[in-house]
Parts: sequence; C-alpha cells; structure tokens
Amino acid sequence: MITKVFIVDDHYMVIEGIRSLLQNEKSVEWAGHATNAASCLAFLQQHQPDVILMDINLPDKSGIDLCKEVKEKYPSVFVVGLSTFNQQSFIQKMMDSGASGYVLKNASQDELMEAIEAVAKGKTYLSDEASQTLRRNESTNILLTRREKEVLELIAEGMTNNVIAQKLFISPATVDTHRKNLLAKLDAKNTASLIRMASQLQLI
Amino acid sequence: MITKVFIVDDHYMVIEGIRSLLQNEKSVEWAGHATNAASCLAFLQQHQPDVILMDINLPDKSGIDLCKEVKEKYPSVFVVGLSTFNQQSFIQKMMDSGASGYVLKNASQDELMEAIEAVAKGKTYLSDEASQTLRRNESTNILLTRREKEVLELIAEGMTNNVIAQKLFISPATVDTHRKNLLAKLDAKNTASLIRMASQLQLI
DNA sequence: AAGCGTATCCCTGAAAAACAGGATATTTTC
DNA sequence: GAAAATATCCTGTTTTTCAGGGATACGCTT
Repeated sequence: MITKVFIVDDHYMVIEGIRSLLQNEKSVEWAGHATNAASCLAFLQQHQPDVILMDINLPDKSGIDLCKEVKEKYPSVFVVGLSTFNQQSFIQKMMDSGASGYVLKNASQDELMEAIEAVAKGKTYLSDEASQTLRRNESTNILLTRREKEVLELIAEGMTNNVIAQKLFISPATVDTHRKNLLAKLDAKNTASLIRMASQLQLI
Repeated sequence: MITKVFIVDDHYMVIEGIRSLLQNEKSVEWAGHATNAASCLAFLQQHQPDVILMDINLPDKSGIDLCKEVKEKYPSVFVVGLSTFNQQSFIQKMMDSGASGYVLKNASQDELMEAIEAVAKGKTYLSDEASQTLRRNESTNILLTRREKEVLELIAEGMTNNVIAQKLFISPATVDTHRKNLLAKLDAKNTASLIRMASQLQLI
C-alpha cells in the first residue's frame, strides 16, 4: 500500500528536506506541498492525501486551526504535527485538534517514516521528545488551579489586587492569597520573578 | 570559483533541504554538515569551508556563541545566520558576533544562493525580512540604556531595589529612577506588566 | 456519612515599591 | 565646546506587596 503524503510548511528548506528524505521510500508517494493554510485547503478540494505533515506556524493561520478545519471537512485524512519547538502547549493543542501524531523537525528519516506509517494505519505517533514533554506537563500542569491561572493572567496584565478583586467579584485579600500561592507554587520571591517564571513556563 | 559550504543545524530536515537545494548548483561544493556546535568545531580543525550556514538554536551552544568562537579562530570563514524566527534581537546579536549574513528558513533557492555568493565575496547579505526587522528595531531598540537593561535583568530575577543597589554599587534611589524610566519606556503600569512586556520583547 | 485534602475565601499590619517632582554629574554626539 | 543623552542622587506621600494568620466550601475516598 502506498501512502500519499502532503506537506504544509512555510519553509522551503523543510519542504525540500522532507521531499529528499522521502523520495527513496517506495511506500510513500509525494502528493505535493503548500506554504500556507489557504493553498493547503485549496489542494484538498481536488485531491485527498492519506497523511498531511503540518507545521504549527503558518503565515495565514495557525497549524492548530488548520488541523481542526481539515479534520472537520476530511476526517479520513490523518494529520501529523511538525514543529521546531518541543513545547507542551502546542503539542497538546495539536493533538486536541485532531492530529494523529507529532514529530519534531530534527527527526531522522527513520522516525519520520515510522510516524507516517503509524498514522496511515490510524494509529497515533508521538516522537519520544514530544511524548516526554506531554508527560512532563501533565504533572507540572496540575500546578495551578483555575482561579490561580485567572489571577495570574490579570496580574500579568498589570492589574492591582483591588482591580482584580473587582473584576472577579472577590475580596482583594483573596486575590492576595491566590497571589501568595502562586508565588509559592512557582517558587518566586515577588511579582517580578513570578511573572518571569510564568512567562518562561508559558503560562501567560 | 567554487564555494565550499558547511552547515550546522540540529534539524535533519533542514540539512536535507539545503543539501537538496544546493546539489544542482555548480558553483557550490557541499563540505558537510554538523548537528551541534561541538562537531562543527571539530570539523573546522580538519577542513575549512568558505561559508558556514549556521542555525541560531543548537543543542549544546547558541549559534551566537558558536559564531563568535568560529570567527575568532577562523576569521576567513564567513558565517550566515539561519533561523525560523524573524526576531530582531537574534539577528542583531548574530551580526554583532561577526556573521556576514542572515537568511530565514523560508528562503527560496535563489535567495539562499544569493546569500552564499555575496558572503563568499566578503559582502554582507541580509534577507529582506531580516533587514526590515533590523531597521524596525533600530528605532525601538534605542529604548533601553545599558544601565536600564542591567536593572531590568535584576528586577526580573526578583531582587528588590535595595539589593540591586548594593549589587550595582549605586543608591536605591537611583535604581528607583531606572525602574521609573523602564516603566515609562515599556509603557508598563507596574512591575508585573513591565516584566511581561520585557519578556514579550525578549529583553530578558 | 465522615474524613481528608484542596480550593476558595477573608483579615491585619509591616515592608516595599510606585509616583511626583525635583537636582547634578558624566558621557556621547554633533 | 555645546547640546543631548545618560547616570547619578534626593524627599516625601500614596499605593501595593507580602508574611502570617484563619475560615468555609467542595470533591473525592473510604
């Protein structure tokens, strides 16, 4: 069985790289490529590949949104997320949007083929790094409660406890407690280091 | 004249892509590739290419540091920065570290060749996007003075004005003034939004 | 249903930072 | 050498943060 593979990525070098990696594979047929979401959707109206390798960052639309749209319109097409970053939030969102797999751009030929073959059969495939980050974040993500996240966002936007309190219909003292807990959970000494940590952990 | 090109990038797909883009070019010879800074330096001890295409993000060392080191030891080797991001601070730092050019990974074959040919002759080459960002940031980069950046860093690390004052051997009042100016320059209301803005602007 | 843990809520008082509104050296830049 | 930018230092008032308490509500397990 030959798997038709289509690729969406705004980097020519990556498209060329993947084409070159796949050209010797007999089980794979190169269906084409697109450098943005619009031309990907246009292509899909005419042809339907088996697997789409999809970058997270596209010029006109995020890969996450594109993935959702593709899976809605063409549920039989399997999507593999593709990105440079090993960032949990992206991986999570991509999988939530219906992707069947996720590989990083430093993947080897073998890994790429493994991913394509797996998802073509309807399985899911996560690269080792990706599944690690996903697991790592399952544990670190329990960190903040819903309320704490809300408060954190508003603090980051420069609001004072009083303003936040008004916004959330709670007492300023309560906001302060959440703040205190945030400081403890993120191991921060004060607001400055709190926001910095939150920023580094991609919480805001 | 044939230009020997070496590439350092931790993404196989990109290496393959560039190899594929360059393989038909008669004026270019493929000198080899490395996926990290260490093996790049090891290679340079044996052979010296004319041009190195260098990713900004490497696993063991930043491309910026590697670029500095390469230019110190082998001043005749020209470096072209390579990255996905169109981010001013990186471009700026790369050029400051002795790079002769900068192209984005969505560059076309023509653009890549143009860059290689230009830097091989000792000229500098910046992709349109890169030079735009550089110009854009020349205006926004005047923002912070050296001292202000120092103070900003220390604030982000969670230090209080008094501690910062001790560290920099200045009065707490002076730290406060810098802080005030930072708030004004970054258009922030308070410490929280200051750190968040700084984080978004990649200043910390 | 009782018990446990966690989330959410509230208070007070001391410490720290923000803010307003100054002034004076010391570099850069033209 | 003059102007502009940078870095330095005050004072005092207002606002926010932070440490150390405690209380209720909710969900989950036994």
